[in-house]
Amino acid sequence: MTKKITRKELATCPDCVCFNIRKASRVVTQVYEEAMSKTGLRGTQFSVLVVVALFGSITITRLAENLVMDRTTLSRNLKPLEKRQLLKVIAGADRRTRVVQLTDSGHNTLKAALPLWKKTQQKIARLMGSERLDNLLGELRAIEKITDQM
Amino acid sequence: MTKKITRKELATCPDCVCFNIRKASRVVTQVYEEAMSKTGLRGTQFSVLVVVALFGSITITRLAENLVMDRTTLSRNLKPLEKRQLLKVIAGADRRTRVVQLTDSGHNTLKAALPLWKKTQQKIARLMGSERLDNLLGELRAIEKITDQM
DNA sequence: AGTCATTATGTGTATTTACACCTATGTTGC
DNA sequence: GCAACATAGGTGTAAATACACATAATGACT
Repeated sequence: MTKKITRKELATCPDCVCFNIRKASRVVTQVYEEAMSKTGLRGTQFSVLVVVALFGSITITRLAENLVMDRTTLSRNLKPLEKRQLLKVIAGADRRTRVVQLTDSGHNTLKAALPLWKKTQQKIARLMGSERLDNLLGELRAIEKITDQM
Repeated sequence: MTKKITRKELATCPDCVCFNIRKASRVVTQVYEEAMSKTGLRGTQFSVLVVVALFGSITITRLAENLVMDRTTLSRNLKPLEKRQLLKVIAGADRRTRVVQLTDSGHNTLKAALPLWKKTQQKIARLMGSERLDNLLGELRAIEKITDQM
């Protein structure tokens, strides 16, 4: 064993950005998923459906870019949504590409999830204060931007 | 298909707290893991080792509480750390409980990871500004607290 | 001592995450 | 036309996440 780690060396670790953002991510995710449980949609799945709805038709790589998600991660996230037939992945113009589209069922499920999502979002805004929440969202985007430079 | 989802209904979705916090969580995690890659520690693993180091000896349930992590999630997160022999899980006083402790190797690995972690944390503080970062951490804790009331 | 609730933990299952690596297709420059 | 590069996507592997459910041990109450 090397020299013992002092308490002082560990003192600042609870302020770890990675730890705290992951921790907050876990609890927030649970709140949203609980709220949307009626639809069976997970938080990530809701986000995917929203972006697909916004684009109408979008390739996997573009969708991943818009979600700031690894392409292979997204590919796998599409699987349960395809299985539930909430969206379909069909051949694109280019023989390399595959495009994602909502099915009617996906459209209906998203439609049902939207008010549940909104209610949750608004409740958080009310409890935290709209300005503070806007500030938080801004800071989250700021830290995303900063990580580009690292 | 139910009535078409309007663009207006989707307009506020990109401000979803769940989406944005998960997104930020992904990019931040990648930065920390890249920085600590030499040690082979993932972000979560680093956090686990830190808390175990702080407690010296701690049961799985207490550890999960301190990490604000589902107990079963933590149980599974311990597996790769046990496999690498960075920590050991041994029988506790109570025959139900099992206590987690760092091994010498875990101690050394954590010792090696600490400066890498600190450098990353400080770089973010420098790029973002210490006050803004402190503010962000405070707001993350605030939103955690709020979700308790939901 | 025996019942019953509480506490501590593990397992099955499914999703989310991402790196390394691979194949197929399209594009560009000669 | 073809070689070299760029683009789009999939697979193997491993970790992180959490719910539902199961088991075992302890504590409390009669």
